Amino acid sequence: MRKELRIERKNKLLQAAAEVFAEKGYAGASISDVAARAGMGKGTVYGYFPSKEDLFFDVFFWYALQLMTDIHLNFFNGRLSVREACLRFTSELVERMIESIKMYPLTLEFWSAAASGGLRDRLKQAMSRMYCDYRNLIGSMIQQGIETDEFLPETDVEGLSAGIMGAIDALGLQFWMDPDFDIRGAAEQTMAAILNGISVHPETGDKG
Amino acid sequence: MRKELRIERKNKLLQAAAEVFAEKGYAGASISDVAARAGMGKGTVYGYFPSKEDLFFDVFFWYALQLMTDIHLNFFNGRLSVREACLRFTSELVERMIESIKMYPLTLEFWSAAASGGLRDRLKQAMSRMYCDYRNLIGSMIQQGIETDEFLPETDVEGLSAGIMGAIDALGLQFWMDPDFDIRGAAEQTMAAILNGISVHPETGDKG
Amino acid sequence: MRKELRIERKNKLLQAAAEVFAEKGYAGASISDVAARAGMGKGTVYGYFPSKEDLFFDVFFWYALQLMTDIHLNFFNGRLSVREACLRFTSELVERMIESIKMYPLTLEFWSAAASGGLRDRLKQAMSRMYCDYRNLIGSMIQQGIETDEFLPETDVEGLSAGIMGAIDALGLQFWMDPDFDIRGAAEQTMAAILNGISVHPETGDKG
Amino acid sequence: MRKELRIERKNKLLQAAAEVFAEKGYAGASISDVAARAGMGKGTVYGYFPSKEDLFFDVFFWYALQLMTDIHLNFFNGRLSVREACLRFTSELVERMIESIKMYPLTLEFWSAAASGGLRDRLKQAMSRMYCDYRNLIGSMIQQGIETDEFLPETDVEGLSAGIMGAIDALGLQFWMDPDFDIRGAAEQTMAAILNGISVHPETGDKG
DNA sequence: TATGAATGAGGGTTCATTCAT
DNA sequence: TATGAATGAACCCTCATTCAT
Repeated sequence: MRKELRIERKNKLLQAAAEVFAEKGYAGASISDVAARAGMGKGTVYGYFPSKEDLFFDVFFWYALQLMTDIHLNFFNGRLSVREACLRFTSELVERMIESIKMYPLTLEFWSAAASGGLRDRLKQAMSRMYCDYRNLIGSMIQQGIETDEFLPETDVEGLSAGIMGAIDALGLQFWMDPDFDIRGAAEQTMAAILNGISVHPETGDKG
Repeated sequence: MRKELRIERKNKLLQAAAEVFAEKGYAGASISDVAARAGMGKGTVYGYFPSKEDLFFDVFFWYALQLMTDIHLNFFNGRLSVREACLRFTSELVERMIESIKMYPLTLEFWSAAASGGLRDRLKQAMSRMYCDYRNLIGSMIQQGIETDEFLPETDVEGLSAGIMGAIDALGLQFWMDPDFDIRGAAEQTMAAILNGISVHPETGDKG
Repeated sequence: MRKELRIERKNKLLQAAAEVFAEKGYAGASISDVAARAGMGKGTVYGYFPSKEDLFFDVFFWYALQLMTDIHLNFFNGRLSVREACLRFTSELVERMIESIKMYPLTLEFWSAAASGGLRDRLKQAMSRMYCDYRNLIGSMIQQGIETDEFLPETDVEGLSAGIMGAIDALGLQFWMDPDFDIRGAAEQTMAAILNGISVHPETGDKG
Repeated sequence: MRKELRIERKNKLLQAAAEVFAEKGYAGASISDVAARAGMGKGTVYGYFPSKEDLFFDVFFWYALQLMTDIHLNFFNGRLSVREACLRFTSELVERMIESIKMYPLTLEFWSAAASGGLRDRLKQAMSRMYCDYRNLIGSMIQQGIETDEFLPETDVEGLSAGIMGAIDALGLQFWMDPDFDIRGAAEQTMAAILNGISVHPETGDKG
């Protein structure tokens, strides 16, 4: 069927574009680069995406969806205490970051593109929503912890979700800048502190 | 020519460049734009900076120095408990972010430029160092807390510093994306949770 | 794309470039000028030549090859005494110069470019070789004259070839500077003197 | 006296300009380069020459005058046979070329500038006159040879002068291109052939 | 539909020239 | 008068986009 081939080629282009944008940045990447990486002709790209900007925008959604799907697929299939679930979740995010640290620059490009240029508004809004989704993911877990009396009732779900999400995100940045940075340890310790801070019965610090 | 005048003009250019780069991004900003913003001729810029890249790089240091100086000037002049000092410090950072949120895109540009392009290595290294400095700032406070028995002795100073620094940073990002985001609350709550988590005598959650 | 069309357009560009460089000089000619002269867009030029320097370099070879080909085609097809062959040859060169005197400035540009700038070494070497080829052309004729006992056996083939080649070349320069300059006469007389000077049986001066 | 200082500085500028133009070519040389080489400020140049073009034009005359003066000073002070005088003269020219081969590119720049650009007409005319002067120098010697019955009466003075002058000139070019080129031998042999060719009593070829 | 040659707008950079000191 | 900072015109080159094949 025609449709399938078209979708396949579109995905190939998105993958190629994601890689090239990650390596060279949005401005530094040319449509030629992307087409070549995808093994197609330059003009063909325009049969799938109306402009470089649109391609980049679509890469954002394609990439964000991949991440989210991975997380859902890999994570929500166990029965754990809320505390453990939180740790599992953040640790999952961190592992994903480590795996795909080569693609981290792509995220930086998204942010940069959300700050200026023709995609600014569209991208800013989309990223804002994406961040919300992640915050809500964490938020719902914290909320659950409150409801099960694991966490203190006065806990500020929204604020803390944002803080946790932000910490994980920014640890990725630091890991990207310095591969020697102990991202696993930092994430674990930060989460442990936070969870202790909001737990009704904090764990003892000694990990043995 | 008077040395002062040269310095004055150089600063004017740095200021103008910072603004233009923040508004249009590195790629979208032209030297003409910067020169016009500074009220000078295009060629004049090249009397102060050898290239657009160098200008951008210098803007980074100039901007980073400003931030650091501000923080040092505004912060280190009181006698507080370590816990309060930490809160004061992060709150200070947050206020600074709110004040200069218009310039937040500049930071995104720095990151993006550290990811690819001719400045990559130089910038990546410089940003890594800058992050280290900030982490050490927080780290030294936590260390002090441990030594004064305010914080648990088993606290992982390095990891937590990174987590705190990252959280604050990323909260800025969320605030920039969404001006309605309660960055002050999120920062405060996150810090409160963390500090509680590592405190020998956690505060009660009720703030009244 | 058809190979022929590409070659055709490349030749059109070389022709246009040769003309523009001849008229405005290398530094004074812009790629825009060349493109316009060839009836193409500015960017198209870069599809055929990677840079202005390379274009100029290729023009040199293209032009030199044209000259050499013309000479071979037009000259080597008769049975003449060596003396007459020499005269025919130089006269041929002179006629060619007169015909294409409008392009003489191009040669001056080649020399100038061989003296400084990014093409210096490449061009200097290439021109040196080209001069050698021409000298050898004349040299082989003189050598033949020696072998047929038309010319004195002690004749210095190398030195004389260079002298003859140089004289013809420089007469072109004088003709270019002053269109009233009798280049045919000067070439003929100079050659006559030289050939007489090395002939075993010099001709009488009166040509009637 | 003021006037002398001014003249001194002007000469220093001319010397510096000649060197820089020889090294970098007209287009490649900047006024800054010249000023720096002369140990002056950039603006000062404009106190002596109204424009870069004028400076270059003046360099031409200054340089041409130097050459001509040298030749007059060094040459016209002996009593020789016309034949010997001719050989002395050309050998003198050749020695001068060898001495100052480093400056040969300057001549190429003059030619190139005479071919196009704002100086074209002025320079072309000036160079044409200069060539005439040299031709007349040789021409007067040949004429003298005719009058003293050393040379054949039917000799074409004008044409031959041009040929000789051109040959010497072009041998310089070949020597510049290839330092291994035996310019002395080539000049000597070429002149010997020519002089034999027009002599009433040609010398025997064997030089012993 | 796939291709890549053609296009020209756009921008970083150089440098001759001016002018305030 | 000497200086060099300031200026902006000019140009090489890139690359997103179009379109004929």
